Amino acid sequence: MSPIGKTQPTGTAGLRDSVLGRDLSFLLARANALTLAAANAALAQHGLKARSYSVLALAADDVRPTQRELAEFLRLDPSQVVALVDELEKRQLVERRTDPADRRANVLVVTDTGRALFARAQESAHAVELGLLAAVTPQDHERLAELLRLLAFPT
Amino acid sequence: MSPIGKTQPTGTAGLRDSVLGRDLSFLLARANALTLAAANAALAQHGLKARSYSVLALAADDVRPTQRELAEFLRLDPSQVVALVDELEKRQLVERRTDPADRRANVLVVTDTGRALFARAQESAHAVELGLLAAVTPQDHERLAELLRLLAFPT
DNA sequence: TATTGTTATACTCTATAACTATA
DNA sequence: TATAGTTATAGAGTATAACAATA
Repeated sequence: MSPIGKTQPTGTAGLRDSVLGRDLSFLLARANALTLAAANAALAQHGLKARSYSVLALAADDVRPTQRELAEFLRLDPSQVVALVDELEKRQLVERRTDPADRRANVLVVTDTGRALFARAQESAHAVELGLLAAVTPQDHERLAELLRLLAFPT
Repeated sequence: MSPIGKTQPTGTAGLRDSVLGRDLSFLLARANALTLAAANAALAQHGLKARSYSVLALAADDVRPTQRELAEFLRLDPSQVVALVDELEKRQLVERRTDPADRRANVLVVTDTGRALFARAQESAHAVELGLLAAVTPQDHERLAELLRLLAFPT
């Protein structure tokens, strides 16, 4: 039936030229799905997932974020942050400290072991990212990050 | 405590300059989350979500994809495609036709009403996408799509 | 009154395994 | 023996509402 002989295993190749294959939202979703899967696989050896890695990363920075800030930044519900911090705190990677300025708020502080684990996890994450970006030149890598930043943080 | 007076409502701004704020995987995830939410909101008026919109889009193209191809292309489990197609078929937007070449496979064909609905939904989706890309120039829009394609379809 | 963190709950999404019919 | 579609089910992820402590 199809004019072109089906030499491909599954025949997905043809779909890339469809309308959807040019749709930015779809490309974003698919790129994210692949990246997330690869990241989770690489982080598993450290007992982390993309979510917990992100929380640990922000704690390891000396930003001292409150849980509310984490929720907003990571686009998570505050109740989800509770579970993530619970897990990291149980593993003694981070600590909750009540903010003296606002005693309702918890500020996240990384522990020494947390910082050490993050350093190792970051290496794994970075290696995976480089693998995914194999087809992208280094300057385009930065260009892509800039463009994504515009989408991720609309003023 | 913080050196900078907290003039911002929540203080998320500082987190953007963190390590994570420069991480491509994170930017991808956040950009995707915002885009997906906006797309779903816009598609709701047509009784669609990003998922069902994608399936309808591929059916509306004359690619005649099998469900297996849809699953692979959309990174969904074949069982999820069943549910999506069930819903679209119940609304008479698409039809399942058994592929004469391989009678195990179902080929998706769009109906006239399906095509009409897709045209309207596509307009909504496109309008939303333009809104999200307000800070991106048209040529950068295309550049972003190209770079995302490299990530979304690794050879 | 409003907000932070928390708990509980329900809902959606995702992943897995088993089954059928075709190949 | 393998593959396409289907079904059922359990797990992960997400969203919502209500509550205690603090502002």
